[in-house]
Amino acid sequence: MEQKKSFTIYDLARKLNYSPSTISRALKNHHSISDKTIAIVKKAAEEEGYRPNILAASLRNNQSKTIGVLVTRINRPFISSLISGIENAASKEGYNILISQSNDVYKNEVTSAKALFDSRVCGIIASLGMETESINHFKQFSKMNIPVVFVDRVPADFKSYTVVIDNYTAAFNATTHLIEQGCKRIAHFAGAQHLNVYRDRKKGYVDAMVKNGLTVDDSLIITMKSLSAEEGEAATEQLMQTTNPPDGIFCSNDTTAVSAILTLKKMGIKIPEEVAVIGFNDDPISSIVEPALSTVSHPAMEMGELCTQRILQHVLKKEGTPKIAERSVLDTHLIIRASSTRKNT
Amino acid sequence: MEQKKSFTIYDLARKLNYSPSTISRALKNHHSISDKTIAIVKKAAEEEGYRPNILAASLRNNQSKTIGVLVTRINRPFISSLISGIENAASKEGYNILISQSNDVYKNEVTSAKALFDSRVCGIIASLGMETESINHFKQFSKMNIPVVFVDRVPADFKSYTVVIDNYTAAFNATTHLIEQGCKRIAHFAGAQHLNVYRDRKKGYVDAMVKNGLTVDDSLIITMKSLSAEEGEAATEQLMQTTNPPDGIFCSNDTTAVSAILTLKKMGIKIPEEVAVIGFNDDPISSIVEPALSTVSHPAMEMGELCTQRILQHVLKKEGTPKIAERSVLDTHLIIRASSTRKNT
DNA sequence: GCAATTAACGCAATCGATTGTCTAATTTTC
DNA sequence: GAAAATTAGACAATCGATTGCGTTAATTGC
Repeated sequence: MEQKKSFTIYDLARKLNYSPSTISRALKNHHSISDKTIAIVKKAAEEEGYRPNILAASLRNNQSKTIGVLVTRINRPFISSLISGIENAASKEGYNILISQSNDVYKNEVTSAKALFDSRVCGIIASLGMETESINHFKQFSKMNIPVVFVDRVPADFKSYTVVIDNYTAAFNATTHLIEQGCKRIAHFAGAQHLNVYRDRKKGYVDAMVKNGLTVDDSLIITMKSLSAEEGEAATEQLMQTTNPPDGIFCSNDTTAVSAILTLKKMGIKIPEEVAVIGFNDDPISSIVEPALSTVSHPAMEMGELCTQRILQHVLKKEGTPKIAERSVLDTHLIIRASSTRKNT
Repeated sequence: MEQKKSFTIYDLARKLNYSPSTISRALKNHHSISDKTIAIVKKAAEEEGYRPNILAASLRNNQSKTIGVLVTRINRPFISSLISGIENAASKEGYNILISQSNDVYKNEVTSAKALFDSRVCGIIASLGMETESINHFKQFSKMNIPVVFVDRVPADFKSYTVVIDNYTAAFNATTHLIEQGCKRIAHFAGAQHLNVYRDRKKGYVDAMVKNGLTVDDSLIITMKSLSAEEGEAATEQLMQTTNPPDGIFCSNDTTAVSAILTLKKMGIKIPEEVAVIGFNDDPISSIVEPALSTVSHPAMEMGELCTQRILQHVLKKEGTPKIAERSVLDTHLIIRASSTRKNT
């Protein structure tokens, strides 16, 4: 079924006996068009239900008011809140967002990046996938001076805007908190180490241990591929069946942390008395699980809004230095709940 | 900062001494272009990093390969999974998705609909906001023969595709389940009654009660504005403080159901022995709360995929009857967990 | 061997909005 | 009152890809 042809400024021009250029200018209150004409044109436009064709305008202006968003999975708490923030800030300024998800598959990420590029987005906001190690697929944007904002999972060496949290400090604080609660043998559920977020969290954990004079036992550091509930369960079981099990676990996300709690309970192990647990993200489930999970809050919405601001800043900047390497680090804070609060401290 | 001008088929034409039309045709393997030329063109396109300008193509073809998605809030489990499904099915066919959220504000919904229309989406998938009663803002799409798919929260009287679940039956079954578990006085947390989903859920509840010879006590039906956790808590407290409190609650969503569970526990009321609870949606929190929440599963991803299929079906249909009123009803099923499983039955 | 096909490609219009430049009419200036 | 300045709007090119139609050259048919 083909779409019907739409009512254009040419139709309006013919109807009102003006030239298309006058119509175009009248609709945007150009100073060289008289108030009377502007009124006539707008009235007719309204009556005829005229709607501008963004495609035509974008083509002509060589820039769309569309921001591309490339994420791993839309239906994850952090990501969906991030997108929500992006959208709120964008729509407020009359920008649209085009979304693509990679499902954590590298090939999809490359394809999506191409698709977004072809759609001539005015900027792109991306969070890298688990498999992503090369980021050549983002160079096409930079080459065209299209701003790239990496958020959360960011590459190490790419000239772009970045919006992140201080994973190192957050992890350091989370681990320190466990130590303060009396934990001596703390395990860590780590994520893929080529990703900054998981690398930094591990580093924060290790440094907090060292700084507090605790031994970093490599057998207590379980590196997981996708930090899924299944992996969390398996790791917990494995750890607790050793002769010298941990008395605390710092998990790189809430999914594995909740999974650890459920598994520990199933094994009859008391939380936080025998094993204290802390997660990362503050997903909705973290406050529902029992005992409630201590975790690190992510200002997901604000991060999204900031990403959009970075894009708009760049796009709207008429002149000035093309400063394209701004790094924004947002605050996190520890949310201490029952899973790490020992009664005896 | 302006974007650099891109490499076009004209540049390619100049470089290879062909006409732009030949380049265009070669790139899509048109039969009237020799294999040799096609090879030359494609090789050069690859080397020069040529990327098609979707805007130009869409303008010329008077149809974009972009699907508009209009929802209330992106960061809600059901919605984000729905979008994920939409995106997966769309990207598989080379379509993009443009997303807009209304935050449940009617005015935003109208504005977003306009924006999506102006972007010349080839179809639109929408789930209505809490405030939405008039749906005139969708008529512009129908007028242009742009397919509209309403999903989940759908209007009663609009000629469009709809993708829904059978809320009535699901609610009927959920309520019947509570009755089978021995509940006699079942309360219902209802949502805004101008929305089909909540109206049907209430109707299913009422009919199940009646069919089983139980009294429908209006004081046990609490209608909420947004079915938030706060409303759930308040309603639960209110209900349980009456002289004749309910022994079961069927909630229109999981948020209020989990809230009810937490509140009941705080009040020292045993679940499910004293009050059995069942929710709706199967959000992640429902399986984490204790006791685990019985609920109704929503095939969110599949619904999204189906929405996309409806759009594509319509768009790709060259001829044939413009059958624009297909209704798809997807299966739900009861997930029975501890919150409604009485030991003594 | 010559007309009729077919193959391979170019020309130019088109999609709808934008904008630099130009023209005509009106007003201002002194 | 004539030149200068301003106002109001028209013309036409442009963005990049697509496509109906036309053209040339090569091939086929009999």
